[in-house]
Amino acid sequence: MPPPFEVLADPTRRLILDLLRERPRSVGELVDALAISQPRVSKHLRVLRDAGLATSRVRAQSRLYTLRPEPLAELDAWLAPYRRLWEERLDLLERHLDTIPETPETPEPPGPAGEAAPPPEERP
Amino acid sequence: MPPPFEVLADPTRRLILDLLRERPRSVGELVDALAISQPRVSKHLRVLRDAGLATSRVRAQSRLYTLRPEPLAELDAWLAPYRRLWEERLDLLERHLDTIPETPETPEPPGPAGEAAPPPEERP
DNA sequence: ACGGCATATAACCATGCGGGCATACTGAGC
DNA sequence: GCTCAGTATGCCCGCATGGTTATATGCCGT
Repeated sequence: MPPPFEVLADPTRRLILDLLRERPRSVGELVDALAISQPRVSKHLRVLRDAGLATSRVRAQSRLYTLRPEPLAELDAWLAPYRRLWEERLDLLERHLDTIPETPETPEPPGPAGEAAPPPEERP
Repeated sequence: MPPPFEVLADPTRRLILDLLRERPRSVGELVDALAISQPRVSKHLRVLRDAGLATSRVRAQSRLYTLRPEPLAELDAWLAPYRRLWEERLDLLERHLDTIPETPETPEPPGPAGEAAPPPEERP
């Protein structure tokens, strides 16, 4: 019921989903793999179940959690119209890397290495 | 700098992005379109700028905010390995719609209305 | 220089969320 | 039945976050 956006906001939950993507896992396995407390894992699993992103089955004395990827389609649908945009822009960027664009006022370009002079902030 | 997942967790910010996707807008336009307070919009725009999802340019006395979709690629990349999964499953589902699926233990937490037969709860 | 519009920020408040600890529950085996 | 492994939940805390109101800042026209 809660939209998948909120669920994915937590990095731990993304990790859990990544683990469940490989294969179904029990709570204990997740606890070991993530090296975090068991209640913490259980709580995140609750959120994932409520969001329809995971289901649980009773296996022996433990519970097997399985990924249910369908709700992610909603995220994908939202993302779809944006995909073309950044793809186009990456094309353009590659096409003329030498052209120095005007510097918009917004600081922090995604330059991972090219951090040199902090642009004058609006009001420090 | 903050990962786009957290930024997209807020529905208002998703709306703002959707509006900016059509065309660049000033703060005032966003305020009118969303019918929310101006400081609220400004705060969300700050978050979007910090995440690299929007840039601002000074136009006359107002500011033009423009979408910068590149950071969304990270989200898309995370989503990619899941896409195949739900697509496959939708295929299978369509293929035999008549087969009644087994009811896993996972219940419907807040089943308010359209719930017909409550599946066997863990502890009836 | 001044007034006013457009926007950003500060201060403050309320709520929600993630995490830890302790505890209750469930199911299997004895 | 009891016990134990495995898991879920309750309670509490700290903190980040979103919202509001009031105010500061910036830019333009006069």
